[in-house]
Amino acid sequence: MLMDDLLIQKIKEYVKLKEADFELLNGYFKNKQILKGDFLFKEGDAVHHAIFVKSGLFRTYFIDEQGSEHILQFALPGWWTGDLGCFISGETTKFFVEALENSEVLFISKSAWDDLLIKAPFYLDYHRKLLEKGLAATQNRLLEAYSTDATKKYLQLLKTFPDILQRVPQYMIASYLGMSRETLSRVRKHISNSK
Amino acid sequence: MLMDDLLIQKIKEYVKLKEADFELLNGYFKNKQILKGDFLFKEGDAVHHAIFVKSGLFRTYFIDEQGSEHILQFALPGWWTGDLGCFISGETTKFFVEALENSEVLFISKSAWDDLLIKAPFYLDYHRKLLEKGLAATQNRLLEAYSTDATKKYLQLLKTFPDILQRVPQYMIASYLGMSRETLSRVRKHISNSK
DNA sequence: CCTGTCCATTGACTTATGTCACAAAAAAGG
DNA sequence: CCTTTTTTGTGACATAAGTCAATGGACAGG
Repeated sequence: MLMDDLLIQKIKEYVKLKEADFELLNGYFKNKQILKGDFLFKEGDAVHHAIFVKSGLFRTYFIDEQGSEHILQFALPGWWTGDLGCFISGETTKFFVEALENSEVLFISKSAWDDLLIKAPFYLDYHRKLLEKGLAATQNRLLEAYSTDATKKYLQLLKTFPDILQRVPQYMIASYLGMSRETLSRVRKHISNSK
Repeated sequence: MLMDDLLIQKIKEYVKLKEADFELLNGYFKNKQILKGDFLFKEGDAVHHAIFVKSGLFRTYFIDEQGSEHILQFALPGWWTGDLGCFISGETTKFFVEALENSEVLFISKSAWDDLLIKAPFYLDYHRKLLEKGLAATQNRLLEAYSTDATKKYLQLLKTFPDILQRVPQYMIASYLGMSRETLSRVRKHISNSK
C-alpha cells in the first residue's frame, strides 16, 4: 500500500493523518485481486475479513425464502463491502458478495482489525464517522422504500449514483430498488416518453 | 444521574466501566421530563441534543410529499432517539420526534458530546458498538421491507417487540411497518382466524 | 350520563406492481 | 463472423395492498 493509496485518501476525508500513520496502516492491510464472478463469501460462511474496494465493483445480495435475490449494496472503489455485522459478531452471514468486474481490494483479518482499532485512534475515528454516515444513508433508503413509488426511486438513483447505472445490468438495478425487472423497464420507457 | 442509572447499565452491556467513569458521565448529561404529546423536535429544526430514554416512549416519523406519516423508530427506555445524522452534521432534520407517553430522558448538547468523546474512550467505544449494532438492525429492516409481505412483517414485529404492540395504537404500528391501517387490520383478522 | 373524539373494522372498488410467456436485442465466446 | 447466452422489452393477466366511505366501539372530559 502506497502513501497515495485510495484508502489513505478516503481516511483523509474524515481525519487528519500524520506521517507515522501511513506506516502503521501498511502492516495491517493486504492486497488481493478478485476476478469477475468470484465471491468474497456466500450465505452461511463466516466473515473473516473486512474488505475495502480499490478498483472494480461488487454487489451484496441475499436470497429470500421464495428464492428471489435482493441486492443490498453496490460497492465502488473507495467503499467498504462485506458484512460488518457478522465480521464484528462472528456469526455466519446471510449475504453473498460477488465481484461484478475484475477488482482489486484491500483486506484485513478480524484480529488485525481489533488490534488496529486499539493502536490507531485516528482509524477508530475514521471508522466511527463512516458508521455514522452509513447509518444515516441506510435510514434514508428505508424511508425511500416506504414512501416512494417505483419511478421516483429510479430517478433518485439516477441522481445519486449515475455511474452505477452504466456498469450493471438493469435487472440488478431493479433488484437494488426493490422492484421487478419488468417494472423498471416500464418506468424507463415512461420516463423517456415524457421527455 | 445515579450510579445505577439506566444509561450506566446499558453502557456496561458494551464496555467495562471504572469508578471514575461514573463520575465523569454525571457532568455531561441532564435530566428532563417530557409530557405525552410534546415534541423533542420537528421537521426543519436544528438538532442540538442527543437523547437517551430513561422512561416512557417516543416515536420518530417523517411526512412524505403526499403528506403521509411514516414512523421510522419507536424508542423505549434504554434506547437513544433523535436524529443522529443531523445531530452530528448540524443539518436541519426531516423528522418529528414525539413523546407517546409521559417520559423521562437524559440529554446532552453537541459541544458536551464532542468533549465527552475525547475525554472518555470508554464512551467512544460504547457509541461505536451501538452504531455497529444499529446499522445491522436498520439493514435488516430494509431487507424485510423489500422481501416480505404484510403478514410476515407483522408476525416478525410481534416476535421482536411484543411490548410495543401493547402501548401504541394500531395505526402507528401500520405506519412503522409500511402498510395502511386497513391492511394491518385485515392481517390481524386473518391471523386470528387461522389459529 | 351524555357527547365528541379517536380508533379499529369492514365492504366495495382502484391501482401499482408482480408474474408469466414470448420475442427482440445485445453481448459474449469460439 | 456465426452461435449461444444473457439481458431487455411488451402484452395479458393476477394479486397484494391502497383508498374511500360508512359503521360501531372505546374512551375522555365536561
